[in-house]
Amino acid sequence: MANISNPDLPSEAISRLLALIGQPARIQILFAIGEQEACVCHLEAVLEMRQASISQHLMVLRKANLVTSYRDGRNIFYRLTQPGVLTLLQQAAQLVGIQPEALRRLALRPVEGCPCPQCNPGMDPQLTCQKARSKSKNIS
Amino acid sequence: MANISNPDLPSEAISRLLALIGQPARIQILFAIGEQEACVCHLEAVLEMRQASISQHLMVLRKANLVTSYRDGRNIFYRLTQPGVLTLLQQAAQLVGIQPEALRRLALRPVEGCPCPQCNPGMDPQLTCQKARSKSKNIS
DNA sequence: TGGATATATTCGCCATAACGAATATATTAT
DNA sequence: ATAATATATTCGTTATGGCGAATATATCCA
Repeated sequence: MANISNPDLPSEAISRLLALIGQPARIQILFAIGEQEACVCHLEAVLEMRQASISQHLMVLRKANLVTSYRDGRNIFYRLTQPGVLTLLQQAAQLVGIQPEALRRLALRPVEGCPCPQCNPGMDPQLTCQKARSKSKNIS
Repeated sequence: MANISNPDLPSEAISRLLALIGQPARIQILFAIGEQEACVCHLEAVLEMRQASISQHLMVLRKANLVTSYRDGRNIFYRLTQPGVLTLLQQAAQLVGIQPEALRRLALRPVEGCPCPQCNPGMDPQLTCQKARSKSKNIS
């Protein structure tokens, strides 16, 4: 997976970029982190895909320098490296006749059922991004 | 190859468009016909690919409604259905750091060695789009 | 330190699509 | 009508990439 800014033929460089993001899961990811960075746990809630699949897509995007990540505790947050990618996607969406509102839904927060910190402002950070945490301790 | 404007998930519709044009030959074709329509013979000169391959790509683009064609004599001319596709490609080019001049070269005419009518204004239309026409008749 | 959890990575399978070769179709010239 | 030519289509092979399963790594908590 060559880096996007390889100095070869223009058509090949453009091709790599488009082929890279020309996939439903990646497009959803890019929209989801486009306006605001997101942790993987948020992407799981949005994409409704298995975590491993999402990480695979993130790896591809990362190696292509389209996204960068940083760790915060157990969570890893992703954001766009070049915001222009979002513009590109928006224009593609317009070309295929997608309504702007439908696009906004892809970036909207909070996402219901998402346990990530950004979708749950004010929640104890210790409790975010936890799937089906056992509450047995509080039961007795 | 589903039509681009299928009413399914936004990310899938966008994906189809991007995957469709995310290929060097198609990108070259779209740039070549972006500003001005072109016949297949011109595309052969520009892409330096075999005719059958070019026609295959054209067929894909046609079925996706990205280009339309009309016949003029023996030649068939192609043009963009939605000019916005060109804008999309230009923006993608900018994202990968391609200089505008390099882009312009992809649409520039005349192309040297191209026998198409547009690359040879004033030439007898009967003689355009003819590869290695036998001149044996004139030899004796 | 050990266990739980969030995320990453590797591997093998499978489908899709690009490509080359061959051939078909439509138009013009003789 | 026949030949020549511009373009289209079909077919079979092959390669690329996405996906599921399994596993690894890193961090936090007790």
